[in-house]
Amino acid sequence: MKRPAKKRVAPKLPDTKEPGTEYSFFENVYAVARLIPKGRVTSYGAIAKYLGTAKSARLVGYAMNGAHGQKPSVPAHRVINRNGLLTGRHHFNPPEAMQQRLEAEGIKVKEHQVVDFDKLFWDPAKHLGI
DNA sequence: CGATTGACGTACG
DNA sequence: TCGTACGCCAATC
Repeated sequence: MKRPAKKRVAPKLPDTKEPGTEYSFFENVYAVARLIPKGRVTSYGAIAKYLGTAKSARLVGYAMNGAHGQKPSVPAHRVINRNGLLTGRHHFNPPEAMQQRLEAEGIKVKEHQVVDFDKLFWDPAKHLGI
């Protein structure tokens, strides 16, 4: 009953040049990102691993590039690197928005780094019971 | 179809 | 312990 996004299926719809028509690995990433509870954070590698492509953590971040403007709010600010560093903050608009959102959820951020990242870390594979 | 990129991660020095 | 190099997979040009 869990695992809303497991299989790495990529229907790859035709055309797909318009926003909102992303039917691919990206959509899986968005789905998992939206599953991140408020006040929690996860890493690209964790999502990638959950999707089955543990070694493609870069793809997760790459997919997040399309997360901006998505109709369903994709909490990309909850997805950070393995070091707990807000590496993608520069991609936000403004870049400081990422830290602001995290703090708004009760997450402390110091020097672009999540405090107690180890405690706030939310593993989809573990939490969703992969 | 081939080459390049990428919000990472791990290995090696 | 810190810095640098390589690899991974999918998307984009």
